[in-house]
Amino acid sequence: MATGRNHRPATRSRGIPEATVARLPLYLRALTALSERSVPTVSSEELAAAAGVNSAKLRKDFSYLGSYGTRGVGYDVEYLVYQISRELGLTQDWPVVIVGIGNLGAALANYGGFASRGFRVAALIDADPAMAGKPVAGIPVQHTDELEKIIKDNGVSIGVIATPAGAAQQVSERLIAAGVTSILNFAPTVLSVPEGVDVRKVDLSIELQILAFHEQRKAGEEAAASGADVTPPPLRGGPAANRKGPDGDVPAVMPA
Amino acid sequence: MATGRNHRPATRSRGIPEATVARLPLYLRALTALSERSVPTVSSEELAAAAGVNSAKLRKDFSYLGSYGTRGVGYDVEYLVYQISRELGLTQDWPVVIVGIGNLGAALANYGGFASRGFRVAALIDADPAMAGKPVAGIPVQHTDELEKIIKDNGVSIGVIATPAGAAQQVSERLIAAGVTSILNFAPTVLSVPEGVDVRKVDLSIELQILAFHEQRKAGEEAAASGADVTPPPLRGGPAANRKGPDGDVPAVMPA
DNA sequence: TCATCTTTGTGCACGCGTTCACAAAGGCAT
DNA sequence: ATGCCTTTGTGAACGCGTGCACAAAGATGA
Repeated sequence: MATGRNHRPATRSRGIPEATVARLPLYLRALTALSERSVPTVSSEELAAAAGVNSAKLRKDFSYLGSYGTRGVGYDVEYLVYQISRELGLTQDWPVVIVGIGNLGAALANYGGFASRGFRVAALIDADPAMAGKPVAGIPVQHTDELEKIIKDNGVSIGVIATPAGAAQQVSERLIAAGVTSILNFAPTVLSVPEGVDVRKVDLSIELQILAFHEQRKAGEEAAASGADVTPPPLRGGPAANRKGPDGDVPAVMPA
Repeated sequence: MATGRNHRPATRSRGIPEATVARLPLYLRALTALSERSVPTVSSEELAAAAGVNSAKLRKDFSYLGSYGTRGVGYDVEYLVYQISRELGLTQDWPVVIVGIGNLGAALANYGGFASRGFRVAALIDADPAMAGKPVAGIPVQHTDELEKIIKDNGVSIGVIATPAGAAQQVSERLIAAGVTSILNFAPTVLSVPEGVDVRKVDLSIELQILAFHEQRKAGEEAAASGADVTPPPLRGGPAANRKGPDGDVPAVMPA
């Protein structure tokens, strides 16, 4: 069963922990900013502050890449930019396709951060025939029928899914069958993919719900001693009685 | 120093681990789908498969909420939907504002997943005077000058930042000063916020770079015994010599 | 009522990630 | 050349998250 296996597919290969990999882009961004200001070197303390992490963590992260710093001085900005770029595979060009050119897909196509770091939008794909040929962000949208051909012709290995939830699984299967092995999924669904395929998901709704949880907790804490039923009484007072019944008493909270 | 402190602000308060909180929306989504199909109960195994997680993990997650299952039977779908909704704070209405109505902001405003789960777009805010009054997703865009008033009048505590990177920090400060305590940041910057404010970030560029790393590793593994210089020779052969020089030999890889 | 069968809830062990704290390393001034 | 001062690199401890494996609980049927 390869049900919804997310990242953590194989960290042990070259020794760099997954958590570290996830922070490298952060460091790279901070370093690039320093590079543009022609700053020659940074200390772990300064760079950590810029990246919003602990300096010890940063040093340990870098230690996985090798000993690239100079004691008493810090890190050479240009050199580190190069090393991290190489480690992340950003010294080569990554053609990506975006599937689903709705509001979100169009926004992604227009996103500048794409082209800047080695990623190139090779094609935009949509199931709506009316979209076909219409240019978005300067790139003509192609129909889903062309998907396999596009992937193969361009050697695409990274796909971005920005379709409605209902189409995401099927799209992912077609992408994978055509040769894609990494997927960035914006659709609110759990994708089921075979082993060896990496999936990362970006889910607005989930992020908001997590924020809501903390927000509620904050509100509950400051109104601690008030009459509000924060942390309400057990509620399921009896055994397992009332909830097996006609459950008409359970507030039907969720709209959809 | 409150530099870029991300989540993990206070997990210990009510005992629910952060990792569990992050999965609750996933369970909720799967449960809602079951509810719509009028499925009365699910086993941890079934639900775990639908949510793409391990069943033991799911049971442990639920155990933090209380004992809501029935041994030998499973979990009551409706009841669980209610409990998780309540735990996440979704039984109340959360007004949110979106700042920065470019391509992405507009896409977010149009995103249906917003309204469905207790979140309501209270206002759209943009710095461009030309945008003011123009309706996006049926909601008229308001100018940044109104930001503070909007936050206070609507009791907004959650803000979404979809501005360019350069404006994000300042926008976050204004949001926070006006009363916002949770921020979802789409701008590619590290936000510096005071203690007590939660920030979650969604960063397309970072996700792609992480995928690129794994993609590169895959490519390197399968071309293991070939002549390609994957895992290239140490490269910094000498001591710290060449990288302190005029560094003209370091390929200037990063464009911007 | 009692036996059987299913599924939960969780004790336990393990591994990853984070942080502390410090010795080693190197630059720099005298 | 030598000693001081800064900053890295990392050993070690700790805590969180995960997954196994099983006992307890309850439903179901005879």
